[in-house]
Amino acid sequence: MISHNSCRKCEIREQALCSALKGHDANKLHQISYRQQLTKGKVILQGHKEPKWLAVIVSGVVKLVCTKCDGRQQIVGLQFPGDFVGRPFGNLGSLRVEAVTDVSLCCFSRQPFEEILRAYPDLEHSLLHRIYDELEVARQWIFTLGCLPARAKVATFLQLFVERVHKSTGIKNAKFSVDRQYDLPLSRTEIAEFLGMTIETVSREIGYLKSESVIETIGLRGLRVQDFDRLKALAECEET
Amino acid sequence: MISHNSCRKCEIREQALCSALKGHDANKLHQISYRQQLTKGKVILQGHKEPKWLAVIVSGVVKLVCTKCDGRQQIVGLQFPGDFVGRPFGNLGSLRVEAVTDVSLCCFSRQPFEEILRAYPDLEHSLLHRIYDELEVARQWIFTLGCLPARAKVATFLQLFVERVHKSTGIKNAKFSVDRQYDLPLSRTEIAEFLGMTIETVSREIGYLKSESVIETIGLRGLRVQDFDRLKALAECEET
DNA sequence: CGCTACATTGAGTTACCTCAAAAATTGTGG
DNA sequence: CCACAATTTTTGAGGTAACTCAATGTAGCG
Repeated sequence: MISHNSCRKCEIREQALCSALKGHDANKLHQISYRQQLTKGKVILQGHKEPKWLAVIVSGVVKLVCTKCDGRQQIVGLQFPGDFVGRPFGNLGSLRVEAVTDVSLCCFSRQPFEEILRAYPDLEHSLLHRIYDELEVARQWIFTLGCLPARAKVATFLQLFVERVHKSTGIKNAKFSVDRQYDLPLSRTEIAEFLGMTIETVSREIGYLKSESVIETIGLRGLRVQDFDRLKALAECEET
Repeated sequence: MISHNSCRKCEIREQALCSALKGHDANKLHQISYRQQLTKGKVILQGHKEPKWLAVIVSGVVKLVCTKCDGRQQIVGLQFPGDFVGRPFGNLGSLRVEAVTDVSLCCFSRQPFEEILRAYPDLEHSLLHRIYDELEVARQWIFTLGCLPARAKVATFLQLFVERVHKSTGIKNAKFSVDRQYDLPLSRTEIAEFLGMTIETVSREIGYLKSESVIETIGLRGLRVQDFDRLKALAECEET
């Protein structure tokens, strides 16, 4: 489903890349943008192919996946509303970008977008900032995967997910509820693929967190954090 | 030790960021640059502090380290000659940058460098490319750490190290020898810190590779790859 | 040549994995 | 609205890869 875009009432205008263009110039991106809705599970971009478009996530969550020949998968990144998807002036390497939930994207046709990037250094400057931030996040995960035991991995995942959601709560229309109750977009399988462990271990560790009243689950996807400080302490390996 | 710089005969001119400035403009960076030699183990940049300068690695190898409160460390990235170190318009977060070997850096004072970046969009554009590449490498490591067993991790490390060295062999003065013999810059401890495993396991896996005649070690740091295809196969988990 | 730092090897333990079964949640058709 | 099927998650028992601790071996340096 494709529809036209109106930046004025855009839910994520403030946090997205596009906000780097001010006043008169703001129109430039608007002219080449269009909205696209994709359902859960749809592949958004496939690495190695030159993509036709790049996009800003308006709503929903997206995962970056590496697939091994034997079928095992590793999620190497998650992206949330306001994040930029795709690599201008290149492709995504061996990555696949996939919708974790239903997503709404604000898409920009590739070539005109690249031209605008070159024409407006402020825009490219802003993109540089974002990519540096993503790099920092990626390195944070390297640390988590390399150093932490299963319990701390799960706690770290939940902690960072919750913090990331709060960052997005300024966003109108955000699906994330308040008062420490959240809608976990990832299945246990996906959490396992992200943390480099098995679904059983993820389940056991979540079970432990529940038994200790650190968190509470509501149905399969509902999550309430009862003791955020404790969660953080577990993420730092400060208790067992 | 600090000395002045002469871009003309720079060993890494072609592969480094500075090559983005052509002709007349090339001088701009030269004017604010100076060489610096640092010995093995020296801390180059400390995260969270606003750095006084940014740099291009001229020779040597550098590691990016996350330190956990309990003293355990994780190496989250390695950088080689031609790579850019530091984050302009920001700081490195919780990272520490440290010399793995003796290193020679071409440093740029922070503020003037940032001004030049803003003044020459081509330069910033080139930096954007590099950071995207680093992000891709970081995600590759997330995959390696999350998905692969110890043997494949070690094989992957050796493979990528060797490939990365070959990428630098165009560089004059490069310390890396030809005919598949290399000088491993990292100690076993550092390899373990990079791969998220113990020094004993690293040692055992390297022992296995030796026993299978995939590699050969010469002294503590010398490495010769006897069967690169086999190494790659092991990195892909295609045999045990 | 001896000292120190680093690397290897060995034995026993453990955290996480694998395989298998039970339970819970969600979706669907009567 | 309820019962049933499909899917996902949880729980259990047993195995194994990688860890820990300890001892031995080897490079490199003064």
